[in-house]
Order: sequence, then C-alpha cells, then structure tokens
Amino acid sequence: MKLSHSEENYLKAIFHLQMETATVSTNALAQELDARPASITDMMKKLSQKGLLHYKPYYGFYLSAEGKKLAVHIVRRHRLWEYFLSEKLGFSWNEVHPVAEQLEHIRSKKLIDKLDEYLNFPQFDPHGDPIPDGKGKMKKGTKLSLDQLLPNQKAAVVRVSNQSEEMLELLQHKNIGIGTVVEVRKQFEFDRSLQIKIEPKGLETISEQLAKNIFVIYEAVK
Amino acid sequence: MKLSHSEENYLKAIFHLQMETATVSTNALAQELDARPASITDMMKKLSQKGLLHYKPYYGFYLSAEGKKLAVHIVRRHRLWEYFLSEKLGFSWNEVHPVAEQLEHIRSKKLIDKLDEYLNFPQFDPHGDPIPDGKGKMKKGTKLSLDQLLPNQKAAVVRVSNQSEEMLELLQHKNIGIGTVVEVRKQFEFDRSLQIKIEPKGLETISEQLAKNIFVIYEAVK
DNA sequence: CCAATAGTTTAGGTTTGCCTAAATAAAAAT
DNA sequence: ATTTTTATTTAGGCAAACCTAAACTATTGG
Repeated sequence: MKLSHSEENYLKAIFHLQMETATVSTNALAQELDARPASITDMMKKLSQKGLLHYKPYYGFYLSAEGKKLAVHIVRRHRLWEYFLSEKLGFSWNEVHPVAEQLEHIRSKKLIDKLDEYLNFPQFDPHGDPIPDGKGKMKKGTKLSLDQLLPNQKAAVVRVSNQSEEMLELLQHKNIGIGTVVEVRKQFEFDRSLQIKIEPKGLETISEQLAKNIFVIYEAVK
Repeated sequence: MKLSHSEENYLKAIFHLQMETATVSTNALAQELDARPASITDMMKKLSQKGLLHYKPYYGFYLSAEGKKLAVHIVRRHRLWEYFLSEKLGFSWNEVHPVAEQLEHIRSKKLIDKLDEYLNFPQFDPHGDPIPDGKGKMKKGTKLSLDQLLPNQKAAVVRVSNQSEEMLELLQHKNIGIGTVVEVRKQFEFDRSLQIKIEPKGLETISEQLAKNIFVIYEAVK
C-alpha cells in the first residue's frame, strides 16, 4: 500500500490523538493538522475506504490494525531522522521536528533500515520518545528529569533541555550523551547534588542544576 | 522563491539537457521527464512567468541566471545525498540515484549546510560528478579509468565500478576510497600493472584489472 | 421535550500537475 | 513552392487536496 504524503500525515496525526482518546473527532484532527473540518471528512472517507481506519459519520474514527501498522512505521521514520539530525548533524532537539516532518515521507525501505543500522538502533529520539523498531515494537518507559529519578534505578538519557555551549561542554566532559545509561547513587542534602553511575565508565557528581536539564527514561517494571 | 517538487524536477532536467544543447526543446524535455509534451508547455509558461527561464513558443527555452542558480542548488542537494547514501549508509553507487531523487527536495538550508560539513565537503559524488559548493561553484575535470590516467598526473578517485566484497576488501587494504588522491608512477609492460602513489601514504602496485574498475578525475589545466 | 448550539458532512469551487485530442506552426521532402 | 511530416501549443478534462458556505446531526440546557 503506497500512501501520499498527505495520507501519511493524517495517519500519524490520528495515531497521536489516539493516545489520548480511543476515538478521534473531526474537529480534534482538524485542529491537529491545522485544516478545516470539511477537509478531514474528505480524507476520512478515502482512508476508511482503503481500510486504514474505522469511520462512522458523526461518531468519529480510529485506526484499523493495518492503519496502525502504517502509522507506527511513519513514526519510526520520523524519530530516526530526528535522532540523525540531532546526533550526527548537530541540530538542537528543538530544531529537528520540522525537518524530520519532511524526511519521514521518503519512500525507501532500504534507506530506513540502513539508517537505523548506521545510528546503531537507537531506542529514543531527542525528545525522549521511543523509536519503534523494524517490527513496530517500541520501548515503553517513564520520562522524567534526572533529579527526580529514584536511586538505584537504571535509566537512559533521552534529551538535554538546554543547548548552551557551556552545558554541552560539561556533558561531553562527563561522557553523557543521548542513550547513555545512568543511575543515581546518592543525593547530597546540602546542595542537592547527585552522585551518579555512568555506564560504562564510572562515578560522577553533578549539580542539581545540571540534573534538572537532563531527561531520562526508565523501563516500566514488567 | 519556493518551488514545488515538480518545478524543481523541471529545472534540474533542463539544466542537464543544457549541457548538451544550449537551447532545449519541448520534446527533449518531455522524454527526459517521461511526460507528455503538453505538460511541458504548461510548466514552461509557469516557469518563464516566474523568471526562471527564457521561453519563446516553438523555439525552445533555456534557464535564466536565477533559474540556473536554483538548478545548481538542486544538483548540489542531489549529489550530497548520493554521497551520503554511498559513503555513510553503504549503498552501492548504482542504488543511490532514486533515493537521492526524493531527498533532494527536502527544504532546509541548515540541513544541507550541516550535511555538507558532516560529509567533509566532498567534491564528487559516487558517479564521479562534481558537487557544487554552497556558492554553486564546482570542480571541472576529466573523468577516466585509472589505467588511462597519464603518468605523473594527480587525480582524485570518484567511483569504483564494481561493488564486490572482494574488490572492496582490496581497496580498503590499499587505502583507496572516494576522494583519495592518486598518481600513476609507472606502468609495467609485462602485465600492464601500475605502480601508483597514494596520498598521503605511499606507493602501491595494482593490477590492470583493478585499475580499470577505479575511476578518477583530474583537474583541467587552467 | 424541544430549541439552541456545537460538531460534522455535503455541495460546489480552486489550484497544481498531469493527461488526450485537436489545432497550428515549423521543418523536411518532393 | 507546395505538400507532408514532425514538433509544439491550445483546449478541455481529471484527480488530489485543499477551501467556504450551507445543510444537517447530535448534544445539551431550559
């Protein structure tokens, strides 16, 4: 099934809205896509006819299994590109979205597979959102800033919220980057600084200020 | 000036055809773009109205200065992506074109600048065609296989025509890759093998068979 | 319960980028 | 120099993806 850019955008938007509400309304989607409700209705007819979503007029719609599968693949492409832009080309995490929005529509399975491999199969994008793997599976986790992480809980760095030269320098010195696995060992009451374990190296102490700017994800307990 | 994907494709195609003939005909462009002549006429009206080309009905057309500038930038994007796909993602040189055809339309100056920097400002794509720099300048040169290169003439490797594991292994062993500067020192009559100088390392001897599969460009004498 | 309002769909229009078929201009052949 | 052939343009249409305005449902509040 080959989709137009527009159809892909619709699927992705519905996918995101479905995280909140099981069934999505015309107006909600119109707002999400910055389009008029009438345009949404047009597209819903088309997509439901293609079997990508269930649509009952006046009652909203939600993705079919097929539609969801396609949506997840689009999300995968989007987040892989975000990771690429951030990690390889040095974009800051707040600049990646609009460009990834375009890159996600490039049609080439080989491109995405090779890119994934080249990036070393990252599991989270620069915003801390999970990247689905080739089969559509993605890590579930809880996102919070490092100063909120419970002690002795392993977590992966997914984003740094401040992009100043000074902070990046400090992070580089301490060998902390996206994907780095960390664990809080101790919190010192006096200045709320943290002693953390950084894999694979060793221990470091970081200030509360820094910790608040580092976001991590830890895996939900199974 | 922002162009649609289609408009960009037209400009690029005209640019390429202009290498052969100063003025391009409707039919030639229709063939190049695999479209009907009537569609070409439609687009020529639009592009000439935008000032991107000079068009006299029944007499063909050619790019204006503005149109040429835009075309060169599209070519730049295309070739940078080809280089990326080949060098970073491990695509073979004959697979890169269709994917680059899509990637070239991504709109983001920053993306291209960063990509160029990330790739270390390459001057030739995997087909041996020159990549325009940010200002539109590109190296002019003559392309031939290494066994045809005149002795003591420095040249840059731009492509290897065979992609077998065995050959890539050999090339890697001899430290020859795209961009490597080489120079023929001596040709042995017996088996037509070549002694070549490889920068920055040193001398190597390569078989005629290998030399025929390595393509180089040398700068035209000024 | 029924009217007002909020949400959704239908009807009809626009632009872009294509197409076919017919008309017209230029080039080639007799 | 006509006629024939080839090349190009015009005219009219179509599909995708939007839009506005009008019509229609569903919900909600009195």
